[in-house]
Amino acid sequence: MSLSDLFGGDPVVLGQQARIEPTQQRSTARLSGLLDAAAVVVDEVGFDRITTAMVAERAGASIGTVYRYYPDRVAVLQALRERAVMRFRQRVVDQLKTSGPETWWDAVDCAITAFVDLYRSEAGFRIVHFADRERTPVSGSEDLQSGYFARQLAGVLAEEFGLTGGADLIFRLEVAVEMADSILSRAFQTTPNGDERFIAECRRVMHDYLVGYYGPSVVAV
Amino acid sequence: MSLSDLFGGDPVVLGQQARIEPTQQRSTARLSGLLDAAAVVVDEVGFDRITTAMVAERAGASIGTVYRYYPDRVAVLQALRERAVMRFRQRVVDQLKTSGPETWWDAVDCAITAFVDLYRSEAGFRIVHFADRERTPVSGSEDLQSGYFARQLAGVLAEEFGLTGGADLIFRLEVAVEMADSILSRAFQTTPNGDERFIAECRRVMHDYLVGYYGPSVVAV
DNA sequence: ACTTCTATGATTGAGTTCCGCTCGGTGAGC
DNA sequence: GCTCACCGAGCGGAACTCAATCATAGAAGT
Repeated sequence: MSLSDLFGGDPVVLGQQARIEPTQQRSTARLSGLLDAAAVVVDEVGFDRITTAMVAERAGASIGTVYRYYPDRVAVLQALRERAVMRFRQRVVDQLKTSGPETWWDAVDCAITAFVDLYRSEAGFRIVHFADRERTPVSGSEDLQSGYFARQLAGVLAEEFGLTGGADLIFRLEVAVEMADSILSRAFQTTPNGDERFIAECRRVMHDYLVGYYGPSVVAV
Repeated sequence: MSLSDLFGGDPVVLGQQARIEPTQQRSTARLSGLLDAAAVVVDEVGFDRITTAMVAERAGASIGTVYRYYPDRVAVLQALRERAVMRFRQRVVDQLKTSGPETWWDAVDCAITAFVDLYRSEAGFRIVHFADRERTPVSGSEDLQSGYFARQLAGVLAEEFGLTGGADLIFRLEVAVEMADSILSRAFQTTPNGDERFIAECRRVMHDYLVGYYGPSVVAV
C-alpha cells in the first residue's frame, strides 16, 4: 500500500462539485482560474460576503461561466475547499516521500508542517477549517471530513510504522485532527503568518496526546 | 473577586449587536423572541439558508421589526451567538456555585458539562462553534472570543485554587478552550445528543493537558 | 387616584435595491 | 458545421428601507 494510494490516487482532481466535466483544454484552466479567484475573494471579503459576481469578475469571466461549472454559490466554496484539502494531502505525501520519516511522529509532524505552510502560502486556505461546520454534508464528499483523513493517516501509520489499534487508532487520530485543526486555525486568526506559540503548542499537544497511546520509540518498518 | 464578577456581571445582556437599545417593556421580549426564532430556524435550515423573512415570521413579527434591531442578517446570527455564549457562562457560574468544586479539575469539568448540556437543550447552540471562524471580528465583541473566556477562567482558577502562571495560564487555557470546543462540536456533528465517546475523550484530553502543567492535587483555598 | 393627552418608541409591509441564477444567442475549438 | 465554451441581459427572490400607523409611558390636568 503506497502513500499516494492512501491519500487518494488522483492528486489534484478538480471539478468534482462541478456541473459538467470539462472536455476542452481551456476549460480546465477556467475552472482552476475560477477557484483561484474565489480563494482571493474569500481572503478579501470573507465567506458570507462573497458573491458569484465578484468571483466572475476577478477571474475575468462572466457570471454565466461560473454557473456553467458550479450549480450554486456554495458549490464554488465546496470546490475550493475540496481543492485545498487535495493540495494539503498531496503536500503531505510529497514531504513524506522526500523527508523519509523514521518514526510515526516524524510523519505526524510532517502533516502539521504541511498544513502551516499551506495556510501561509495558499490563498483562501482558511476555508479548510470553515466548511465542515455547515450541515448538509453533500453525498459523495465524505472523504473531505476529518474522519476520512484520519482513516487514511491511520493506514499510513499502521503500514509504515506498525502502529496497531484499528478502529481505536482511527478514532484517536480523528480527535487529533480536530484538535490540530482548531489550534492551528487559532494561530492564524489574528496573525497572518501564524502565531508561532500556538503552532509550537499544537505540536506539543499532538505529540503528548499520541505518545500517551503509542509510545515514542516506534520507528519505520 | 466573585464568580459572577469574573464571568461578566450582567448575566444575560441582549442587544449588544442591536441598532438601538430597547426602552419599552415589550421590545426586550421582541428581541429575545427574535433570537428564539432565529435559533429554531438555524436548527431547521442551517446557517446559509436562514432568511430574515423566516426569522420574522417565526417570531410573529414583520420584516421591518427585524431590521429595527439588527443592521443586517449576519448581525442576527452574531447576536444569537452572543446570547448563547452568555448563557453558557451563566450556566458555568451557576453550576460552580451549587456544586462547590474542590479542585481546579472539578471546575473545568463543570464547564465541559455545562457546554454539553446546552448543546443538548438549547436550540441553535451549534452557532457558538460556528461564528468565530468568520473574519470581521466586530469591535466591542472581543469578549466573545475564546481568549476572553480563557482570561476569565484563568482568574477563577487562580483565585479559587491558587493556580499560578499569569499569561502562561491564560495561553494554555485558550488552547484548552479551542480543543474542547472542536472536540465537543465534533461529538454533536452526527449524533444529536452528542457522541459519548468524543465527550469522554474531550474530558480526558483536557485533564491530561492541564494536569501536565498544574498537577492533580490542587484543591480549593 | 384617575383620566386624558402627547411625545416618542415600536411596528408594519409595500417598495427598492441587490444578488443568485437562467437561458437564448454568439464565438471558439475540433 | 457541429459541439463545447462563453457571454450578459433579464428574472425571481431575498435583503433591506422608510413613511405611515399603532402602542406605551409618563406628564398634565381634574
